[in-house]
This record gives sequence, structure tokens and C-alpha cells, in this order.
Amino acid sequence: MPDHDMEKAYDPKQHEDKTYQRWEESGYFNPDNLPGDRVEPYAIMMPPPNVTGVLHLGHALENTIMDIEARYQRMLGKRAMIVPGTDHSAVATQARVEDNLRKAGMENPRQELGREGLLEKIREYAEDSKSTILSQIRKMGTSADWSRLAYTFDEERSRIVNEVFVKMYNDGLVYRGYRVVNWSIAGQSTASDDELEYSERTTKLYTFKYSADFPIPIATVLPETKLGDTAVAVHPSDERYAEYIGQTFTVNVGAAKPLQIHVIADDNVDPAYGTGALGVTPAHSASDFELYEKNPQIGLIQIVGKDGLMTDEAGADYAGMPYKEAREKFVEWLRSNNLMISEEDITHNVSLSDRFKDEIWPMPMEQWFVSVTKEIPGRGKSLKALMREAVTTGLNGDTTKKVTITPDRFEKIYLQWIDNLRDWCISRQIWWGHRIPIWTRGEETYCGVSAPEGDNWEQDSDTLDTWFSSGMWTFSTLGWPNNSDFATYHPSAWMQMGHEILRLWMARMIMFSAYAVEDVPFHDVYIHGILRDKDGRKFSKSSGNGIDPLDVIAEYGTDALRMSLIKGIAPGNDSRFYEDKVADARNFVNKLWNISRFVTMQEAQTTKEASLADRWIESRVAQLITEVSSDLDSYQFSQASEKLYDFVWHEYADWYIEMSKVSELGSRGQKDILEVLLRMLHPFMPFVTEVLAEKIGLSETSELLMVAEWPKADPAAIDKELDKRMVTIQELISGVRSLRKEYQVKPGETLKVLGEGFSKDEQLIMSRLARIEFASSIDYKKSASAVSGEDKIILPLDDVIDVEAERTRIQNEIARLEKYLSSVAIKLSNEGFVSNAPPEVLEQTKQLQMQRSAELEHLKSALESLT
RNA sequence: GGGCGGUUAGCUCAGUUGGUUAGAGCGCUUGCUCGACACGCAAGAGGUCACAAGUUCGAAUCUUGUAUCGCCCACCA
Repeated sequence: MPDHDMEKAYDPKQHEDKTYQRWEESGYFNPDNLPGDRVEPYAIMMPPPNVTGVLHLGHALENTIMDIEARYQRMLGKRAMIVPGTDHSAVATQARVEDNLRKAGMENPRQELGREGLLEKIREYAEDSKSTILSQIRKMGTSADWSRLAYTFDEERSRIVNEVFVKMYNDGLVYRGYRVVNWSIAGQSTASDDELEYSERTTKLYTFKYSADFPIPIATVLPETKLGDTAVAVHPSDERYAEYIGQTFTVNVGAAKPLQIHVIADDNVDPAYGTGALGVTPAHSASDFELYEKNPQIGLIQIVGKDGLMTDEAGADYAGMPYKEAREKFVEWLRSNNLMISEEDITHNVSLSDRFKDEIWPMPMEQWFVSVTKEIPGRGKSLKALMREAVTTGLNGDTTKKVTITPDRFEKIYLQWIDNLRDWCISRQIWWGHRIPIWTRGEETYCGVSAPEGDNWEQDSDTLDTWFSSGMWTFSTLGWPNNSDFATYHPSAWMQMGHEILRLWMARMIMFSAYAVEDVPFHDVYIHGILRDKDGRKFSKSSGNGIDPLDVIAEYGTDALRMSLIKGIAPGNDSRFYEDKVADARNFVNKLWNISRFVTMQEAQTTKEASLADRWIESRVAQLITEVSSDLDSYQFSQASEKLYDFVWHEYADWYIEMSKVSELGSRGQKDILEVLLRMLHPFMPFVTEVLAEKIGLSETSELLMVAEWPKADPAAIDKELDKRMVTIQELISGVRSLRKEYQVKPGETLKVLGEGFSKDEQLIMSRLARIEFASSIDYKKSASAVSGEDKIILPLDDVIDVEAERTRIQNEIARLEKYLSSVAIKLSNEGFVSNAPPEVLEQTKQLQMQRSAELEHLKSALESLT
């Protein structure tokens, strides 16, 4: 039953929670419960938010995009499913909790609480944050299947992590290696290359000689590391230093241990940069370590320890000293011994740990790595090759096993990253995370999903990089390998994510899936931009510009927030958050509410014959359905939302409903059309549309709008001639309105115009909307009757439209088309073109030719009717 | 150093294979309380689409170059 007691303005608070509850109770978030014969699965795995706190507006954007896609696919009749979940986010969460504990007065949480004690604190925090996050996701209207809720650190996911690890271990892809890794002193843990951020700093570049008798000067920004130098590298063709290549010098560096400096040659040294020679510190530089691997005879000396203090290797005077002090001391020594050649300020990038924010120290140590270049047994290719294949040819050249990236420019970025990919350091020395499933007992090593039988086995104390588990998200959430969900829903259909985690996450999902499942993790991935604040800054805790989505929702409603986030953005481009935009979207929601209110107040006129207005709106709606569907099919969410917005407001409300107020015209299909619009708007603004659908009463079924069918366009309704005619009428009305102004006709007065060439309905519309009357002939002289004595001004329509201008326009158009057609005729008579052009291009050209010819004919007749 | 993106109305931004007079929201001006909506209605002002050259019957859109802003990666002696 239609509800005639609607409030004047829509109040989201009264409806949103109730509506979400209705959805949940229906069970339709779970695709197994969806009505109808649905066969095609359509799974979307929610990018699991970190359990490090609360969600921000960026998550709101993600949820909106994801939910639009899911709701659209559900309405298309697929078994649409969003699998929700959260990520334990190893380092990030531990760092956050340790930070909180320190703020609360604990000096060294790890020491004071111990492994289990600290883990307990982190677990508490994570659970707390998890429940906040899940309720926020509900608030955003996300149609997630809560029965499949997952967590990267729950039992099932942990089992799968271990299984994949074991598989990789047995395949020799996971290995223990000694090499330089990124070490965070503050975090007391390694970090992968992708967990670094860069900060530009001004530092001193020191140019010096190790000793007075050492022939080659070198430069550095980290003088204390020079106490660990074992070589100087020069370019092989550098004549200045050629004579020294191959020699070894023993240099005395004051209080430190004497250094054995080998002079080596390497092509990577740029002879034009600095002194043209490079002091090689194998222990504290990843690139120097590579030189060491090529020239192992030079040796390696670690002079800074994990604690940031100088080691014994640095010499008795330096041992135990914080590296910053050591720097001062060594620089002072160089100065006082006249070895310092120059000191200049330069700006350079410093690597920081993205979680602990301290400067990264490259250090050599034993860690676990995943080899990306080693051939996988039985597969004949490396992980790197698989990662490349998955987005180019499809795995093993199978195009059904291919990931399509939208917008496609991100494919290039991805491939570029793959090319530079190095082995991935996966072990972390923090405690919060999946413990490495390796046990040792004396000389024995065991790798397995669970602990080995027997006593005295000791498990590796390290944990896995958090991306090791999130990289398996698409199949771990489905219970790989034996769950029926996995068989049904993997590969997932579609995935969305921000471009900032393209490498961190997308690449890893592709890698793990290609390796473990031998398939892609998803068929399509949509990359969206980052949401920034109104000044273009990233939202972050440190800038203090965070906005709680719940505050926005409380003020404007979820639908308004969703619409504002999606509208007016381009795929892949960053966007900014403006409250004005939300207010605008709120106005739109309210407009829709009032349109519905108006429609429910009308009496049903279903039997009435279609009026001009009806035929026109049906034509326009058919076109709208086609366009919006095609936009959504190509993930043009913003464009689709804008088309709907414009249509609802400026065509349906401002024009169709206004026309319907001309009582003689009536309106046959107001409610039907509104329902079609509600369906199309539902993915974008699920709450208000669901509420309104209930108010106006769904025509076909009593089910929720959420599971209603996506409208289909009726091609027969499309009447482009009628559309054009309407545009002309709108222009005429607008012309009449300005004439009223020009002749200063008072609002109550009627303007009389010559109505030749217009149908009765058309005249009706114009007479009402522009308040004019139509005369059948001109019975006046224009100049004399501009202002008549009878409250009426009579004008020929020629005055309303500028006939001369119109004629010129049409003539130009005709000329343009004729020119075009002649060029096409030449093209089509060219045998080279006809025989070489791809058939579809040829076909397209011919079609265009026909289309344009028809247009030309049309214009010619229009010109005639004007004259 | 390599790559990617931006430069369109006062502001914030759309503009998918080249095609009528380049759009929206906000802001601004004027007028409206005429059967839903002032979170509204109507009218209006405002743009050499960063610049230059080229391709084309036709360029905001394609090509080349320049300027400028931003992001990512590499380097960081």
C-alpha cells in the first residue's frame, strides 16, 4: 500500500539501521539464499581493513565502490557475494599497541610483558578494533555476507598460510639466506622493500680519504659506516684509478681497527659522479652487498648492531657507541687529521620504516626469503614469470586465467615493478603474526603445517610478513583447497583497491594464487584513487585531518556520503573530500524523496493512453538504462551516478513531472518510471531507494528492492526524433520566456504566439509551461502590438527562434556532412583501404556513411521547412 | 635518471573509440512561496579546454615538443 504520510524531508536516521536490519534478516547477503534460479557466481573479497583502529573515509570510498558493484551484479541475477574480513596487519598493529603502552608509561613493552603478555594485549586491542570496524562497515550499507566473515589470523586462515608456506618450502622457493636486509632499530625487525617510505632530508656529504697515503678520495653521507668498508670500487675504464685496480691497501683509521681496502672495478660506478670512486660497505648497503657477492674476496664487516650501537668490529674506541656519536667522532678525527677534503649540504632520500618511522639500517643477517626467480619444480617457470603471465597472456597462455586491470595504465606500473622485483624477505622479528612453521631440534629441521611429534622441538621465533597472509585472501577466505565455496567462487569475479597497494597486495595475491591454486585470484581488478582532504593532503593520523565517516553519516546520511564519494571522480584518479559535495548529494536524496512523495499523491492513471510526455520519458529512460548499464559494465561508476543524478533531477522531475501537471496531458507511467529509477539508483543509494520502494509499493513482487531485477531497456521505446523534438520545444519555451522579459510582460499576462506546425499536445505543454496562447494566424503588426492594450502580446514564432541563425547553423551542418561524406566516399572507393582495413573498421565506416547520409537528408528537409 | 598522472568556468571536478553551440556541483546575479521539495523553482553571467606545431573535412580528445604541478620507482658515493 502506498504510504501517503511521508515526511516533508527525508531523515536517514529514521530509516537506515532499520533497513539494514531488514536486509540482514532477509538472508540475501548470503548468495546461497538468493531467490530465483541464479547460477553465475560473482564473488568479491573485501580488502580486509587493518585492525589498527577505526575506519576512515578512504574505507568508505572502498565500501561504496565495492557495494555498488555487488548490488548491481545481484540485481543482474548473479550469486553476488561480498566476503567481509579484517587483517591482523602484523607490524602495524604491534607497533600501535606498543606505542599505546609506551604512552601509558611502559618503557619497554616487549621486555616487561614478554611474548605471551604482549600478544595478549595486542589480541585485546585487535578484537576491540575489529568489532568497531565491522559495525562501521554495516553503517556504510555494505551488503556483505556476514556468515562468511574471515580474519587473516583466525584458525582457518592460519592453516592455509602454513600449508602454502610448507608447499613453497618443499619446492625450494622459501629459503634461509644471509644477506643485507632492511632493519628497523626502533621496531627491532626487518621490513620488506615495499614497507619503506622515503623522506627527503638535507645532510652533509663528506668527501675524504681514509688515510694520507690512500690514493683515492671517496664521499659519503654516512661516515660511521666507512669503518666497515672493505673495498673501493671504480669504473674499469677510469684512467685516474686504473693502476690501483686489484691492489689491496691497509689503512689506519685512527682509533678504529685498520681497514683492508681492495680496489675493485665495476661497470655500475659512475666515474662522473662525486670523486668517481665508491667506498664499498658490504654490511650496510644493499647495493654494496651485491658488489661483495660479485667480489667475495673483499669480505664484510658489520660495524653497527641490531641495537644501533657500534660493534666490536668497529674497534675498541667505538664499540658500544650509538652510531650518531660514532659519526661525530669519526668526522672529527678526519678533520683533525686533514683527511677531510670537503663537506657540503645535499638533499637526498632517506628510507624510513613505514610503521616505526625510524631510519632503516641495511644490515646483513639470516632471514627467510621467497625466491621470485627460481624455477618452480614441475612448472618450468618462476614466480616472477607467473606474475607477469597472469596480466599479459593469461597463465600458461590461457586467456580465461588472465587478470584485467582497470584503468589499464596500472598494468604498466605493475609490470615495471615485476621487472625490478627482488627476492622477498618474509621473516619478521615481531611477535604479532603467523609464526614461521619451522621447528628445529639440534641439527634436525622440520617444516610442517603443525608442530612435529616428539620432544625438544623448538619453533622458529620469527613471524611472517603480514602480506604473506593477505596475499592469499581470495582463496583463504574460501577455505582452500577442499571447501565447496572454493570450488564455486574462486577465482573471484572482481576486486577493487587503491593504487597505493597495487604492488604490496595485488601483486602478492596474483603470485600466491598463480602458485598455489594455479589460477588468477580475480578476473577483473578496478584500481581507484586515494581520497584526500579538501587541501589535497592524504588523510592520516599524523596530520590530524582524519574525518570519522560515522560523523558524516550522522549529519547527512549514508546514501549522501556514498553518492558524494562516487560522483565527479575519474577512475584511478585521486579525489578530494568536500562537505559541500555531501550536502549536494543529501539534497539529491531529498529530491528523490519528494519526487516519490509527489508520485504517491497522484492518482493512478494506468489505463490512460500514453501522452506525448509519456512517450518521451519512456524513450529517454530506455536510453538511460542502456547507458548506465554499459557504464557499470565498464566500471564507470562515477559516470553512471552522474547520469542518474541528472536524469532524475533535470529530466524526470523538472521536465516530465512538470509536464504532467498540465492536467490535460496527464501521465500514465509516473510510478513505473520512478520504480525503474529507484532500481537503478539502488546500488548507489541503497537505503533511501529501499525505503521508497516500500512506500510506493513494488509492482512486480513484494521482495526487497535489493533483489529486484535490474531494469532492461525496451529498444522499441527509443524514439530519437521525439527526443530532438522535445529539445526544440524546450528551447522554444526558453525563448518565449526571454521574450516575456524583453517585452516586459507581467507574470499574470498571457503571451500569444503563432502556433503553426505544432501538435495539440505540444501546444498544450508550451502554453502551460511558458504561459502562452497560440493563435492560428497573425492578425497584427508586430511593431504596433508589442505592447497591446489587452494584456496580450501576439508574436509569430519567428521571433521566438532566430530563424536566420538556425538557417545558418543548418547550412553549416549540411556543408560539414557533405564534406565528410565525400571523404568517406573516396575512402570506400580506395581499394587499398577496402582490402586492408579490418572488417569491423570497414563495416563501421559504411554504417557511419549511412547514418550520416540519413542525417543529411533530415537536415535538408529541416532547412526547407524553415524557408 | 625512469615511469605515470594533472593543467577545462571564481572554486572543486566530469568529459570511454575525434563529430552539432565544451558540461556538472558549489559560488555569483535576477526573479519566484503558482497542486512534492527553500535540502526548492525559473532565468542568467562566467571558459582563446596550459602553450606551440602537426595529422584531419573536423581536435579538449590523436601525434610531437615546451612549460608547470603532483605521485611512484630507482639512485642516494
